Amino acid sequence: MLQQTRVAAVLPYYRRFLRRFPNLKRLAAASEDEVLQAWSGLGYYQRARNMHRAARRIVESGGRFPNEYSAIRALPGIGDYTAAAIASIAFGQPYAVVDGNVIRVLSRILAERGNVRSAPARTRLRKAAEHLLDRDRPGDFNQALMELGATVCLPRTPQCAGCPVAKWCRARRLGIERQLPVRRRPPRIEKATRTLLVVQRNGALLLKRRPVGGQLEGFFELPEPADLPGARLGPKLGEFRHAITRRRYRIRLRAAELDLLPSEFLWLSPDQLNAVPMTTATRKALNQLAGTWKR
DNA sequence: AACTCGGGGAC
DNA sequence: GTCCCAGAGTT
Repeated sequence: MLQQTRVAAVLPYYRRFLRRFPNLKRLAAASEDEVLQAWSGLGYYQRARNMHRAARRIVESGGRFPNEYSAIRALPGIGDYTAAAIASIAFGQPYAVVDGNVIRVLSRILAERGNVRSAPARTRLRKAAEHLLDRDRPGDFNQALMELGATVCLPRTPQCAGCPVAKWCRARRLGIERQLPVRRRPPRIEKATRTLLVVQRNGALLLKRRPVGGQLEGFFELPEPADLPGARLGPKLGEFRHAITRRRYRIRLRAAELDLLPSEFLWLSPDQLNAVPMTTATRKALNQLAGTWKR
């Protein structure tokens, strides 16, 4: 229940749930609907289904809750964190937990500046937790670390004045405790397909020029269909990828013909093309056309 | 490595 | 509104 859910939110559900399903056998005997009903309001309902499945699996195989990390970890809905929590708290085995609290506390104590969403930073934090773990009282140690994060080492306003380990905290010493942990979510990548038009005339190519006041001001580029409403589209001449910050374009090149001469465009000869600023997408296009486009 | 899955409390 | 919560499973 505590997976991604605050203790305070869980408590009433926890009490009700245990009253209704006091042991593994009763939970296993219940229908999934009953379990979901008791869970409804808590969210992440896959947790309930997994717990129910785990109970049934345990009961089918003897009814004894597994007491070894790898067997616990193999149960549905139990990942690294929960397996370590059960193994250490219930069975006194030396497995370090790494939850959101531990990530915050240790990233500050170590002044871990890497993105804690990344695998390398996660590995460093996990190794630190394993190193620090009190092997005689792993359950108490794990819970103490999580409790420190939940009550003192708070996300936005860490209460360093009342922190028992402040003197060992590197982030505190550096004055960056409020900047940690770094949880940078990479910007969402947007994918799109664009078409660039290749309009030729007497060995020259039709280009448009980017307007004043925008990005890439004054740069030249091939027109798009929207620029030339009257154009008749011809055969496809090529295709390539192009990336601009968080966008990933698939750019298709098509030949086109015009009846009316557009005013805001320019005909550029190959020599002239070499002498003007050009967007990278258009340069890639011209490189690709080099084989097919002869003056 | 990124996504999805819920709902709530703190700010 | 934004962040984050005692994460796990899937793609």
